[in-house]
Amino acid sequence: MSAVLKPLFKTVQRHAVTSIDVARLADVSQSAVSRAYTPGASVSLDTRARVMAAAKKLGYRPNAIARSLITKRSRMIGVVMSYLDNQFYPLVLEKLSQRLQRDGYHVLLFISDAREADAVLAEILQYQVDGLVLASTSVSSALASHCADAGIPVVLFNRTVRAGHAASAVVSDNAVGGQLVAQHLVAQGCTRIAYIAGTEDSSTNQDRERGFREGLAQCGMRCFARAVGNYDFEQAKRATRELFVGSGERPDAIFVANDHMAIAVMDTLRSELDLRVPQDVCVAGFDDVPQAAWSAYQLTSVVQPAMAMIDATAQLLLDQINGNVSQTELVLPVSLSIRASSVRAGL
Amino acid sequence: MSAVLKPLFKTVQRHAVTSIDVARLADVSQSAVSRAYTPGASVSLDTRARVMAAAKKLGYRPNAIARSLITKRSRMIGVVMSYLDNQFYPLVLEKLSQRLQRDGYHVLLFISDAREADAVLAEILQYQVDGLVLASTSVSSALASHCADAGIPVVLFNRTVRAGHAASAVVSDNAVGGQLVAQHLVAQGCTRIAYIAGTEDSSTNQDRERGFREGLAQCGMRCFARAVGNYDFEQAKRATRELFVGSGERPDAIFVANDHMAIAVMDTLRSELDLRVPQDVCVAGFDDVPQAAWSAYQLTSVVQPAMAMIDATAQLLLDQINGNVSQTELVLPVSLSIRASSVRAGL
DNA sequence: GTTTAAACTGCATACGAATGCAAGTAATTT
DNA sequence: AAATTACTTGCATTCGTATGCAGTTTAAAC
Repeated sequence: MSAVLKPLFKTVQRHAVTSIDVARLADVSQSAVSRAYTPGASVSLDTRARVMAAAKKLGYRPNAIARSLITKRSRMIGVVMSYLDNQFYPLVLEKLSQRLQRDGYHVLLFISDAREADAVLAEILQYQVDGLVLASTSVSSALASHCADAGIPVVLFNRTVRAGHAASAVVSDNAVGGQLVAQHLVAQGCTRIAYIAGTEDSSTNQDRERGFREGLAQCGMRCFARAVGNYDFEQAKRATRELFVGSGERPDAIFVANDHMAIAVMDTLRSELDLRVPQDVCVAGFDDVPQAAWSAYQLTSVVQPAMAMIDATAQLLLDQINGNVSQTELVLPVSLSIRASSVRAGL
Repeated sequence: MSAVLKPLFKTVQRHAVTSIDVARLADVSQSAVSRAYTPGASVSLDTRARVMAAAKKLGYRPNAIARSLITKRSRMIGVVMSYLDNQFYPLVLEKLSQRLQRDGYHVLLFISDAREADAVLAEILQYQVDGLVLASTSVSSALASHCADAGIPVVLFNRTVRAGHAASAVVSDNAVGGQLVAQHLVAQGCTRIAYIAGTEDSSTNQDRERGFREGLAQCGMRCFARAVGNYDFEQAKRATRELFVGSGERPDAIFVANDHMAIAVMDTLRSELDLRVPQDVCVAGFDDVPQAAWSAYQLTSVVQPAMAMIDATAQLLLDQINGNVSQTELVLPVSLSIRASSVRAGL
């Protein structure tokens, strides 16, 4: 009923229970307490039991900060991402975090756009993270290799590094993905195939576009038109309008550099331009995010092997941390998930 | 051309540059270096400049771990979430992270489902986080207040705590949200209004449903049918089928406990049950995630004031960390964003 | 020019846990 | 029973930075 008044203004920092307190209660040395918590250390079963009992009674938890200081391992992995509105990344973050937790590591998260990337990186380094995953397209290659040079393991996720810089990377086969789309759209009988690009200087965009153009070339075709969406929802809409403006010939298919934009494209085609997908325009995307499978879209998309990429990233990072391996660039295979957005009834 | 062979196997932990190295080079004491990096500390401009120059030359970065050990402030905030497939949460995470970064705090992320929540919390505490944001519905109330008792500031995000436990919380006015939906659907002329619930024991679900039922009652109506979706996409589909099974009277409107499920509901209505939205069935959701505005859905939804909630959460947390404030429960106002999914042509 | 205050600076210690080393105990061998 | 080995244990030190205290320099006041 009546709200209970809270005890008192609690300025008192809880006097943290330390290993010394536990040692005192268990009547052993501080070293013994430390060893009781160190797997494989030299402690008798009896001592360990006494320590654990005392620890439990006092509510003792080893201080990870103090431990890090002496072991020089924080068991934290810095993860840098740009924005989380493209659903691909939240899912990566979720799985990566879980994967690392399994190995006793935790994620220190940094959200940063291009402008502040360098400043953010400086902060990260202060935290003595054991490794770094860069999933943000905005971090400069130079920066990445700078970290690598500093001796901290870095894995680029879903992007590669410019030649001359050194860092490990895990990507899917973006070029083949683009190629698959090209072949598929051609097979559907599309003849005026356009491309909507992501961020121009990202490796994903470059590789996807290159593969796409190669695929078209193999079929004796060329890219019919091109616009830039910068991996952004609103810009993708604008790009779509651009492609369909004027009275000349219009595209009959669009390959969009990722699903996040592809959905914006479909929305625009249907509700603004009054075009049907796939009857009037075929659409294909990249990433195979969950939304691609939603029945309102049924978006054909290149499947990135997300789980495999995440596993590889974690493994590569842990290997580097444990000094087992040097830099590697891993390219994982993709496949095409064909859905209604690109399938012409006629076939 | 030919791949350059990497220097050598780099086992050598980079000999970290410490404040002592800088002190030596700048010909000052270690204390001076420390003070040079402490705003408001007692150092002359000259000394600070010399220190900074030396630091730059050596590539020195203060070690946040060591600092934390002595200051007893890690400047890390633990953030616990369940899954990131409901787009509401990634966005919260993104904004919250940015907001905290502004104040010099960083996010240590924990993804945990109900089963492992307690174990995860134990790990968090080892990291000496300065505060905790619990946005996961799966963390037990007892646990939350346990942390609060331990003296570490906790703010529950988008959920409240059972009576008897104590913790700060920031929520939107879920009950009013439910009520607004009820009133709106009734105003549209719907007479058989169903509810698809989220996780039964979550406060959000309970409040939304309560408000919804009250709203209906005020209009002299009752909830026509009910099914449970547990805030899950697939389960929401199943729940939808349940509501429309059999030959009896069917709902002509559904209030779904969040947008993530509401989209599954719309997909199921349209492509499986061959029903039109809103002509045959009106649908409304909660959260107003970006997807609600996608033209394929045009989903009417209760707008949670996400930015305000995040700001409040951060502010509350920082205040508590600085000992400025005690526990509070904040309820922020909601509004209804009415879109095509619930608007009957006739009106 | 002397006194008083203000601004700097370095010394020494503390934070909490991990670990090399030597001393101690128990188990095993000869 | 003496000698060798295998475990345990505590002592003392270390990680890198922050900070109270006392001493020193500089500036301001009289």
